[in-house]
Amino acid sequence: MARDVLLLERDGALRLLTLPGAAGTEVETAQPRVVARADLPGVVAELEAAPDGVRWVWDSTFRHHPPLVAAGVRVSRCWDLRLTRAILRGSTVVPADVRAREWPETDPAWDEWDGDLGSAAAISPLEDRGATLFDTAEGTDPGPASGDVARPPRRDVVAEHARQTRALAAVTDPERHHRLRLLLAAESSGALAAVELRHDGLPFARAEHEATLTRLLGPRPRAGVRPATLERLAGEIRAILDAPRLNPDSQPHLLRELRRNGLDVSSTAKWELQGNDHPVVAVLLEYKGLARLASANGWHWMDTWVREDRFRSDYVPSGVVTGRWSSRGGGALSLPNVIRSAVVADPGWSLVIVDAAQLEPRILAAMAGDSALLAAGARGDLYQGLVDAGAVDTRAHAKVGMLGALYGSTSGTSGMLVPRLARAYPRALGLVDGAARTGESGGVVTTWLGRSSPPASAAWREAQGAASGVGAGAAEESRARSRAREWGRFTRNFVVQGTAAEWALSWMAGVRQSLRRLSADDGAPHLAFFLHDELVVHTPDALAPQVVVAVERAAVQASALLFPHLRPPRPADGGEPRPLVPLDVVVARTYAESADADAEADADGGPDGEVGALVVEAAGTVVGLEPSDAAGT
DNA sequence: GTCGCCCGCGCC
DNA sequence: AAAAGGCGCGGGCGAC
Repeated sequence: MARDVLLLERDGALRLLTLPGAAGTEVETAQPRVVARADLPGVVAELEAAPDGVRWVWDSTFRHHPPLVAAGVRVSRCWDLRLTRAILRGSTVVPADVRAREWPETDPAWDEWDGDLGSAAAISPLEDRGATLFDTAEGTDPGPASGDVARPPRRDVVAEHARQTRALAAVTDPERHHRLRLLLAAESSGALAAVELRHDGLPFARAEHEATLTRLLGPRPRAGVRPATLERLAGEIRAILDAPRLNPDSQPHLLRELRRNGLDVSSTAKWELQGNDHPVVAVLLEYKGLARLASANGWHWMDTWVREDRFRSDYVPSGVVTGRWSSRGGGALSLPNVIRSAVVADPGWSLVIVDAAQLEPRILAAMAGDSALLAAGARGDLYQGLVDAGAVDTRAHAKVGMLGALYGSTSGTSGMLVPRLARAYPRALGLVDGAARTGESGGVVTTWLGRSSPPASAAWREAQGAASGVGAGAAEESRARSRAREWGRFTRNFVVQGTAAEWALSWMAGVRQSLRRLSADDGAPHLAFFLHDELVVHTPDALAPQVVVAVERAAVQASALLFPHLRPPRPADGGEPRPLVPLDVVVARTYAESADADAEADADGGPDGEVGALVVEAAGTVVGLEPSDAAGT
């Protein structure tokens, strides 16, 4: 087992404390090794080369990994105490008294661990933050005024490591202990990947993007001027609405003019406009779509976030309470479909684009041990599986019904379908219903691996208490009930979204480790993008087949790590067992060639036909997951 | 002038 | 088909 090496910073000096034995050994017996900051990459590289490797224990990956990566050194494993602390102190898997003792609410150290060291990037988007953090840690540069980065660290790594070790030891149930350790490892590995994703960036062809912008918006205008296409559409809108001075970007003004023209709308939202039979609707929707492109991903966006044919953004592990990542800068996690054709592999390189199909319902099925739902997903398309099983009549209904079950929909077609699913899959639906009830009554829910939801706020609890007291008004009561159901929808979704995020992190960790062992004469493959349940790897052409094998194996491994008790599910009509989470894998030149199975299925008979532009082109290769691949290791 | 809110929409 | 879970971001606009 890899030994733990604690990285300590005191008064600007670095010390390495190698624990003599297995994780958790008392540190007092160890002798610290003082390392000059400039020597750190070399020392790290040397320790990484040790037979069993090491696990770096540090206060934050975002402090220490960027300078190492900039120096060409990438660590294999770490324990990111800031991220794991946030999980452990909230996890109901750790006995409450232990958490209260280790991390008292009044602990003055709390603030020191609370900051987000990734925040500097938002201020200087295209700088390589490696050097900046380096200087900041030395105290030579106060850096941007973004909390942690400006403040010298006072985090006691030794004490925190001991606290977390004790908290883990207090989880005596072996299964829960194992899962929690897995979560901490996956979270920490994700932090390493996040830093590397930022450094490596997503291959992005400026010329291709410019061509798209020019085609859709017209030539680049001077700053502050509407692109030609938008100006033309704005003119049409003004003419149709008989409002010569209308600025279509002004929602209040636009809403007034729409209502004056007889449209019964209460907002300018797209879904509301669509319900109106009026000549302005089509023009306005086109305007809104293109205006969105111009402002969110236009020329200014490209100048800000794309340099040397790489799009770089900050990724923020656990930026979402459920454990999903968020991003900062450039809207990385909402990179729209229309510009994905500009994501282009370097010459001689390919993109391996991988999507974990219908991840959330599959994860729910596994958590709940719902063998009927597992079987429904075992033939590939889970939504079609619901139809084949007779639970619902169409694939579209299966999809909205399942989303309704995961999100807590109560009305409309979606809400109407949920009871049908509940009859067909009582265990799965029972799990999310239970999570909703827990939230409605003010309780905390926890993911499969042990990440707990935040407790309801004091204001929420107060409102619930007041509404149930004597003399509570009807309005007060109804408002409280509504807020209770809101929180129930949050906790309902939390357990599924959070566990899916855990699966995805474990998957990515496996992929990352595999990629580290691959390289060719012309370079090594690297993660280029991570989008909740989707990965893009940028790889030399020659290694693409090996990357495909790696992502498939990692998916099977992730399922085995989270759900070791589950046998690979079999279709209801017999046949070979299939992976719990099948992958859609495409080897392509551009991201636009990704195979969005859902979009394709929708395009078959639905109004989303324009998405058909995304179907795999001849240049792309769709790789099916054959049952034999599931054997993995 | 700057700040923060709201709205709307992109992604999962 | 309908407006339910999680985000980041930009424009408009009112408060300061």
